[in-house]
Amino acid sequence: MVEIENMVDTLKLVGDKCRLSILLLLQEKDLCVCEIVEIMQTSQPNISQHMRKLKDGGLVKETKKGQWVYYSLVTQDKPFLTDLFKHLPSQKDKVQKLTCDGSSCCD
Amino acid sequence: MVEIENMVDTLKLVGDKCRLSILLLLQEKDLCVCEIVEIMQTSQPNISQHMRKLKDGGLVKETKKGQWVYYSLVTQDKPFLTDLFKHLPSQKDKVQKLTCDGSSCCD
DNA sequence: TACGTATATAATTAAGTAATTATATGATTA
DNA sequence: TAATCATATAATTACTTAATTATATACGTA
Repeated sequence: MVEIENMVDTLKLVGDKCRLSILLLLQEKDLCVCEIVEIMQTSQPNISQHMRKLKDGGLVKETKKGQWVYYSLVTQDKPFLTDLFKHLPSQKDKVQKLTCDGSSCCD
Repeated sequence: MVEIENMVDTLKLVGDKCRLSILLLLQEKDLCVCEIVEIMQTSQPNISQHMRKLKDGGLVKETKKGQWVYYSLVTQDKPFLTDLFKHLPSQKDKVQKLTCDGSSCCD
């Protein structure tokens, strides 16, 4: 059971197209900021601020690998989010199209 | 499967303490505006505007009975909402405490 | 028909939020 | 050590949204 206030806080975070998309992407694979920027087609500071909100809300965690920061989902404690994601389309194709995947950057 | 944009629109509606509470209340029982105002402890215009948003978003529908307007949940087409509500505490007690229930008003 | 009650709408205010631009930090490499 | 790359932070701007106040509509009843 979740308190209404806590649920609302999380829903506010997820009720944003950019952030919801990012969470779906992270379901497929941990991603670094530059990869998310590439997929989401927006500026780096914009993504950076969204990631901070998601981190503050406990929805993602970061892992530093050299100069890169990888983000991964933290949803064990929020099963209702996993339930929610099941109703949304897979973002696998977008992750696969990454030009920097396994080559020049983030590796 | 739900489009991200549609999901985001609904999550914005539900990501508000007042509106989420109202939806939970409506799970227990159809309610008229004055009952919702009594439970939510806020002004009638405030509730009225929230109800309009919920109606515009297709989350509730209204039924006029004399001078009263009853609202009821419309969630058949949004199973992810029902899933979500399962994680939240029942509001049965609040509906039962209504002073106007079955007596003076709304009946 | 006049009045009271339930609800809606409009206008305003205040607060919150997303995106941009500019700058800073911190790690890596030449 | 200087330059570069990845990311974060700060400041600003524009936009959106919740709540309030005041007013309107619509139904029911004396």
